[in-house]
Amino acid sequence: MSDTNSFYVTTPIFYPNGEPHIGHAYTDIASDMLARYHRLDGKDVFFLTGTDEHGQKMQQTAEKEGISPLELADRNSAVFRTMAEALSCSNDDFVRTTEERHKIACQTLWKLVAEKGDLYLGKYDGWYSVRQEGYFDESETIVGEDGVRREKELGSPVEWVEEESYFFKLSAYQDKLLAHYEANLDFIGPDSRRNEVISFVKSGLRDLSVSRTTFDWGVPVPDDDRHVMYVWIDALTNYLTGTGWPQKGNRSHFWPADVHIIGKDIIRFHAVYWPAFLMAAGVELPKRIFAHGFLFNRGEKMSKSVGNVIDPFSLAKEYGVDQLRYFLLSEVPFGQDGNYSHSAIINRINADLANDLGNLAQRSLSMIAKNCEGRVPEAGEFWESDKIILAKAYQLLAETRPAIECQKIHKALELIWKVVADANKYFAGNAPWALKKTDPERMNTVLYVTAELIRVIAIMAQPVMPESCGRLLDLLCVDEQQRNFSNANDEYALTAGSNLPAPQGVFPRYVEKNSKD
RNA sequence: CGCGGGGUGGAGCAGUCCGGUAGCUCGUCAGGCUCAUAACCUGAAGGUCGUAGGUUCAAAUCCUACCCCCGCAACCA
Repeated sequence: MSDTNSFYVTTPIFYPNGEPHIGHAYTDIASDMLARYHRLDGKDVFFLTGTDEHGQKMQQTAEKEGISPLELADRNSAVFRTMAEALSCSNDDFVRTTEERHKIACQTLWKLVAEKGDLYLGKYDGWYSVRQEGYFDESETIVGEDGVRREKELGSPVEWVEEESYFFKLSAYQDKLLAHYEANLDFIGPDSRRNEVISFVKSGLRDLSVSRTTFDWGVPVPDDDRHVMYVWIDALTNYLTGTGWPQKGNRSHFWPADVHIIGKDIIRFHAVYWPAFLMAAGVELPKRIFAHGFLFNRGEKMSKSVGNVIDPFSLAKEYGVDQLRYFLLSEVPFGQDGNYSHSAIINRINADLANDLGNLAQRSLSMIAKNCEGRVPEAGEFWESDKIILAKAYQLLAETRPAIECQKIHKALELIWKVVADANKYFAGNAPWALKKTDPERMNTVLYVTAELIRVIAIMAQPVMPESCGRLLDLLCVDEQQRNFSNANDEYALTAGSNLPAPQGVFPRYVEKNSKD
């Protein structure tokens, strides 16, 4: 049983048969934001990501390239690992399904399920399209005038294929799953996904083919190495592998996971198959599965054929990692589909980051540098309006927590940026540049309050923009040890008289390189 | 009748469960300020809330029908 002070979050493990795209980046970034938030909130956090390296496609791609599947996996897995780093992801581990620890976990899980009597040897058959690499239901095929049966989608010929396979008795778990959804309303989020899953399960579950004999690039089935495990047992088990399971160790307490962050395309595997496997194996179920939406490039689904695939590395390079993170997390309500485009990114980062937050820091810190000898000014008696706005900032932790609890990342950001907007109004309303001549003491107070607001905002925004907020806090000379959420209150308010470095812009405006584009 | 989500000022969304002055962000326009990253602040314009009926003193919100868009429809990360 995981203790309440720990937090375990996962991303799906990515299939490194191709290049990473923005969808991978999105999942990584969102999961990282949650991990960082909880870490700063004083929790013992474990954040896991990785790569799912087995399967026929990997084997085939490797053959085409004339290398071994493992060589391909090594090479491409490294790209995903680099991506996580390039996106400032703070994952504590990176599971590769080709690792020995993972093989042990998979085979252990398999054996537990087998002992329960929920695996049996059967025959997997259907109309198979070599070109589509997939099976089709008879209703999805049609016999042409030439007597050849083809699938309707692309019209490629299909052949009847029978293959020996182990099956998992998924059908036996229909009621148990429904009962679990019923008893744990937040097991699946958002709600619309839960409804989708429930109606799917209610429509009836078939047993699941969980092994293959047609290729051997996978984890061998215990006591029957003609078979390798098919994708889902292999891939999903990584969440256990990361905790050291089945061994007892210093990560065991993280299971069950607090939340599996996934894309909506794989909700079924996580919300139906995975809990069923775990029930069969007698392992505790994760507490929550949260599916985010898809990102569309100007409303178009990205695809290689359309040629609108943009790799995360170039996005991060073009706009800045923190800017990209901020854009993705603030622009799209987490859980819904969203759009991204060059102009949307520019608008968002210029308006919220450069204009609102960056400029606020710049204008206030510049005044401090010029009028207060570069030291945190001494505040006079606080006015009621000072107290009110400071209180709003100090409340951010309490306000964002419930939003983050249910993965409303965009909501948390909205709350923080409301304070940024208020801070700008406060600054403009108090016009410290005018007070400079009329009431220097009051000017000092206004500047102090503004700087303190920036301190709290920067602390709270760290999960989204770790590097930039770090620099903002550097500008305020906030001790490295005092940047946690527990410091986002008046007890740790800025100390008057502290020397501050010369202010530097943290969020530059994005200026179009050429007017067209 | 397969299941589900959605159609709200130029764009993107909230509000719909628990009917009662239609709200937010961006954009546009006007004014203010000059500390600041041509940023910031204030104000304004702009919507018959997909269509047609119905219930009601009153409907974006409830009921009925219809139109349009988008997911899912099982072994496909």
